[in-house]
Amino acid sequence: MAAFGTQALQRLPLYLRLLREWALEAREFASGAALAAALGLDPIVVRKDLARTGVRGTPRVGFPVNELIQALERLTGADREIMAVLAGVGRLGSALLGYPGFRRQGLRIGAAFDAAPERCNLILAGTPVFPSNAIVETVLRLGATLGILTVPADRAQRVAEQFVAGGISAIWNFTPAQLDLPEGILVQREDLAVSLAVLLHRLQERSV
Amino acid sequence: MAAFGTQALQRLPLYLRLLREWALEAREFASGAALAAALGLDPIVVRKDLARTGVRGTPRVGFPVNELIQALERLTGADREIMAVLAGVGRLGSALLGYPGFRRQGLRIGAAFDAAPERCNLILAGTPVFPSNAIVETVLRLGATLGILTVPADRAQRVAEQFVAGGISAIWNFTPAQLDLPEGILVQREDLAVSLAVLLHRLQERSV
DNA sequence: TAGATTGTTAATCGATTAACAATC
DNA sequence: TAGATTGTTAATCGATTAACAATC
Repeated sequence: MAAFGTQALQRLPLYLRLLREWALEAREFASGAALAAALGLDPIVVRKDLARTGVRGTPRVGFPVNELIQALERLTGADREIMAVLAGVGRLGSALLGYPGFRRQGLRIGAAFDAAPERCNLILAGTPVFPSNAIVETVLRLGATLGILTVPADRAQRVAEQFVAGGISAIWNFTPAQLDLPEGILVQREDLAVSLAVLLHRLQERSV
Repeated sequence: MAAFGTQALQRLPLYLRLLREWALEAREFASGAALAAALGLDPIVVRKDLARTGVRGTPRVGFPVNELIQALERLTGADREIMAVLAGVGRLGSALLGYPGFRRQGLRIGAAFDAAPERCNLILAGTPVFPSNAIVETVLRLGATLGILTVPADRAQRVAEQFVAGGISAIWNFTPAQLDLPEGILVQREDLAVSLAVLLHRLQERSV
């Protein structure tokens, strides 16, 4: 099993989601060609990706669905549970709390935080919401690994520092803020402005 | 000015956002090194990107901020207004309606739609919300180019088809649904499951 | 047997990285 | 002049694409 680059890695959850559906329909084998057709991808790319999972396929038959699912779950980290916390229970934050797909990927959001007192001490989508001054303590108590950042941009740095003080090792940053954190903290930016720029550029390209 | 690949393109909005801040501080010149340091990027990459904008820099001084901003606005499509509509005013949809950054990128959301009558005929963040059966007509009337899809996954295909019937040419798909649309419709997937998988994989990698 | 599919190797392409010359 | 920064060319790396052999 070889290493996956970022681009190949981004296709794995797509395979996984589709294969799980197929497993529910009791399909035992899936060919690379069938996956490619269903996802609108190039069959050669899919075959290459599947080969790199280490699962062996059978000519004329395809790959065993359950084995593929297991391999993909391992590769995407869905086979182990990650404890996360979320700060900022605004519209975006509560949308994320209510997103059911995360659970299937092994993400457990154990606590949320908000600066506004009226949003605290409730339970949203099964997750208790605490005031911001409880961040460090709660992160420590839960042993959380991942911090999800959906606060206003001007609070992002401060909250991120509290995450780190609580022992978090990765931050999923939904704010446009540029975080300045100690080495070794994994920060993944989730920036809608970036996605939109890519989309607009492509749109412009084709209208030329 | 050369072409930008997807990866380089994703850095342009980061430069643009920072340069706009610097412009407000009346900074006239920005060096690639300074941008790289502020954004945590490799200086070589930044220099290459800036060179490809076509703007000329001056050794020891840097690039003229205003010229860079103009070039980046053109490249990211922020210099022309795109008319968009949004379907699905749930938590995610209303979060997007309230996001102020889109406007600065040239995105104008002229109308929103929802299947629930109690969410219709209101105005959210300046955008009127109409019932779903008004999609085709409204898209036509506005001459909208882009459709933003934040409906539940099982409605995605149907709504996407209505977008297309109204004459939309690109869809920003926030649902996990696989859309089956005519050739020539640009579909950009915005899939949190994909981002999460990348994050979890990286997290796993380093803990090994 | 024939044909579809996997598996592997090579070729192409593009992006990143490195090195260095040019310039203010 | 010295030194920082841009601009350019070459080298490296990785991903995609293509071609074809192996296999059921």
